[in-house]
Amino acid sequence: MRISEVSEQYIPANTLRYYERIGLLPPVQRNDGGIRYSSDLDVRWIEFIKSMRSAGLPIEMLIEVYALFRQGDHTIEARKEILIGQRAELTAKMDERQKTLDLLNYKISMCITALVEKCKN
Amino acid sequence: MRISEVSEQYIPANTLRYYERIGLLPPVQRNDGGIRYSSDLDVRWIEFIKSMRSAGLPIEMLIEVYALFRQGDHTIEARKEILIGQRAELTAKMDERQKTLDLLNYKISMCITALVEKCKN
DNA sequence: CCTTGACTTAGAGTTAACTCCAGGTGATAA
DNA sequence: TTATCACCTGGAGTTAACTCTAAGTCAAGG
Repeated sequence: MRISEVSEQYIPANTLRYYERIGLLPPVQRNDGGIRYSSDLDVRWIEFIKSMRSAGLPIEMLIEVYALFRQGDHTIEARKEILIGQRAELTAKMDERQKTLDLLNYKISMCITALVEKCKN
Repeated sequence: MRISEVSEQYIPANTLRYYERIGLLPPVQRNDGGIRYSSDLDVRWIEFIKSMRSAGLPIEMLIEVYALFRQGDHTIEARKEILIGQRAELTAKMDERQKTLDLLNYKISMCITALVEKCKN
């Protein structure tokens, strides 16, 4: 896949180049002119990154996991531990968010009550 | 409440001063020496901010709501609309996050499977 | 041959939200 | 009296994550 195709489906081209620079993506294959072609494996990793980033998981952690992945099978345990840590943080954040959502709903209901009161007069 | 007390319970002192500068908090009461004393009403607003910020709702929106609040009762409708918009964004984000969490769980289970395989050999 | 358009690079600029710092004040404690 | 302490201010610095720019290459179409 050319970078334009990847960017249509997943992540902006500029961001992909940025990710490559910081070591979150491998130096991807190039043709003669130096133009990137992402393999299916690359694309699957990009898809994973997109999902993790959309939930706000830090890039730093993704770089770590990726570095471990490239070191081979003996790093599976370490990768698993990182992922479990991130899962814990994510669930904690989701609980927080649920509380915020409840509060937001309460505030909205207060607004509605006040509006109804105003109508009565 | 002095700023140190507020910061212990809610938000760091530096951040509170920053919030005041950008118009998210009112210019709060001072004593002779210029030291801040937050009223109960102030503190309740700070608590609300804390919750909204912990869910990642943008400061810009809180400033808007606060500005409307200070303009009086005739802005209730407008405030309600902003809050409803934010609620929609928050629920959308939470759905995203749930998907990410599912994917994270899947990845973790893959790691575990691989580890079990390794044990067998 | 010339233009167009997709791509390249290194590096600078942007954004949101803090976070820290230097230098200063005013009240209290030894 | 001197030192400590909590607080003050305006402004600079930091962080994460992009996002954009300028200047250039290369292949294809007219």
